[in-house]
Amino acid sequence: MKRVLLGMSGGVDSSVSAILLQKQGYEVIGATMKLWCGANKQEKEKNEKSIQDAKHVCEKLGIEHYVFDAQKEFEKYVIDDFIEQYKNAKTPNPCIECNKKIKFGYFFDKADELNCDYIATGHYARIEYSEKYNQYVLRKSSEEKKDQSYFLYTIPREKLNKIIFPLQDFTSKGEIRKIAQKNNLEVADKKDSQEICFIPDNCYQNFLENRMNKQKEGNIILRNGEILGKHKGLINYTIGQRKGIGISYKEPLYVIELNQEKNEVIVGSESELYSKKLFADSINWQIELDRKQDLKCFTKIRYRAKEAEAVVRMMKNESPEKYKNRNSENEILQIEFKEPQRAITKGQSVVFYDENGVVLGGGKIL
RNA sequence: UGGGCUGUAGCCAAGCGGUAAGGCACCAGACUUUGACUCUGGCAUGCGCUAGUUCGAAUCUAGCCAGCCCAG
Repeated sequence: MKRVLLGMSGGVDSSVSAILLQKQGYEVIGATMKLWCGANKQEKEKNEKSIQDAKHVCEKLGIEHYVFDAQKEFEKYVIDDFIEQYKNAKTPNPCIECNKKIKFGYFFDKADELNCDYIATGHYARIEYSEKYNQYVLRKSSEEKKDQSYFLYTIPREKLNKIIFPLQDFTSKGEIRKIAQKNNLEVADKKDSQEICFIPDNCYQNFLENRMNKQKEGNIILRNGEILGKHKGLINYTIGQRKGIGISYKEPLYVIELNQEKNEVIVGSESELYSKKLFADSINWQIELDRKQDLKCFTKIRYRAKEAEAVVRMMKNESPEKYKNRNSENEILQIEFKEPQRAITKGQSVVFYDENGVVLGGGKIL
């Protein structure tokens, strides 16, 4: 019997995943990762409750349940990176980092230790063998609204055949809740999670201020240099942001650029947000491709964005000046869109898909 | 002191005799395994003050007050 280590958050999706894996005849081992202890008593209790929820589901199903303390790793790879990115006037996506290092990094190591053949999670995405690419591929979920493939592009391609997403054939979250109800799981009606998991009050600014030097005020200016007001520190702003700028103008103002050297926030009208080109590094390819050729594909520049047609080009010998002096291993791509994209933001990820929703790869926007 | 201009919500601002646009901010929701964006709803019985003209005044008139500019 094949052994599967299932990551269980204590939520509906991962709980139902346990049931489905059992039905499919796997030997299932449940595991919950302790990632973040919580900043106060309330949060601590909530985290503790999630672990207990997962444990109860395992008891009910008669499977083993482990708790892995990954707080150190989480701090080092996810939280520190999060802070570092903001220090550089970028806008990170911690879930991407967490998937890369923790859920499909650290967790894989644990699976090896426990002699498991596979790992599984409750993510909304598909993994299947592709004749076209002659390998296992990651593909968009059938439940398009919940699709999370965007967050998973960092999974190394050689690991794809060791991952199971038990929810991959479902086309609606409702069905999954029904299964939970039928099986009398207490977590059947638990709310979907959202927001950054280590910032439950959804105020990342407070979190950063507690862990960084005091933010320096600076000017908020228009493209033409006209000073409109003061900002409260660059960490409070991201490209495309409209709210919280605090300036009155004849039309809505959006953040169009953060200038770290001059400590300036540059604002402008909505039309100034659109751009046709971006550069990306930290690339992970999930499909082996001839990279000398331009790649026509569909791209997403943020979670919940509609994918856009684009051409991806290698930049190895023609990198713009400011991107030189890099490790030669660290390839840089140029992505050119057919239609201008709104609010391309440094630090966010760009993910490439083919016409069938197969993830080809992705990288971080420079 | 004389001449000119301005005074509308916390801020910016439209209106120019027919019963207070819009933007920012704020509040409440929706959406959301990142940050943003987006969407819905709320937000001036009142237009510097006082009197007057009028069926009707933020809009016209007079006086007063405040701020700004120019002149001396």
